[in-house]
Amino acid sequence: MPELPEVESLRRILSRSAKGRTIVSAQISGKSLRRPLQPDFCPRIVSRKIQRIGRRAKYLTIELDRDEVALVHLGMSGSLTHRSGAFSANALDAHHDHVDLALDDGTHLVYNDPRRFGLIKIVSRQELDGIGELEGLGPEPLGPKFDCAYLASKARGRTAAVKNLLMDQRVVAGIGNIYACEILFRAGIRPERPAGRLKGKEIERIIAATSAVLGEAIGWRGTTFRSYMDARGQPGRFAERLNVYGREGKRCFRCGASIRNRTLGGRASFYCPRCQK
DNA sequence: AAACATTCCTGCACGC
DNA sequence: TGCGTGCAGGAATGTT
Repeated sequence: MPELPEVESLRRILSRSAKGRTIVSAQISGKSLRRPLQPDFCPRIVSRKIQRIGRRAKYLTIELDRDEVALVHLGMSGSLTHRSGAFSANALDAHHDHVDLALDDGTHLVYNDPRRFGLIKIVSRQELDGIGELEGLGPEPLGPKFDCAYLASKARGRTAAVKNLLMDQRVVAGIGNIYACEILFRAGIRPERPAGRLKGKEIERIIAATSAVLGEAIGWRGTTFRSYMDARGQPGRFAERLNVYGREGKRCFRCGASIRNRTLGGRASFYCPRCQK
């Protein structure tokens, strides 16, 4: 599920519902995620107060008191839901629940991840930007540093497909497969075009398309393609507005041509053969 | 039953 | 030759 718009939607929802709460107890499944959970995870998070919820790329940062931060990445299939106590009386009762945080108002913040490619880690605020996960991430795609000059400098000399460049988290952080496809459709550029051979105007179109597509997707609370649900258990509604992703063989909404799918860097890449050059 | 929204690691080719 | 970099491919895993 989770690219930048989904994580940003999650951040906004949790900022309203979980901010200010104190974690009164924690239960874990004992299974390892991308890596094993820290041995001191539970004692370190219990009694902490949630002061603020932030986001960096696809990472959610749950800022706690005592200068601690819970870093959350949803991987491929993770979700973080805020459940009422009545709905989930017993901790870890659902399949693939891995972390259950009971809050002081009786609600639960539950991390669920069937494929376990995700990550939950507690770090001190000082080491947040220096630790491996966030270190080396490129600029935010909706921030001021992601502009034409920057993208052109990163594309220069590269022979790799432009779609792979957009998905390279060191170049720009937060764009995954769904939004890379949608951004390139909006920009009118084929995903397999070598990044280094894009013209200035095309770079400009990619920059403009990036903020348009991501901004719109956040407005619709992200995309539910298969199973993603937001913190309240609701799907993201941008799925209905996808122009190319998952639409192989269907008509392009703009020109009527049949949408194609070719594999690029091991990932499905959907595009309109007529609208994208 | 093949495909999959994620990251991470390996190995190969190339250039200085 | 040796090193760094860019790039492709595969692994991790459970669900649909």
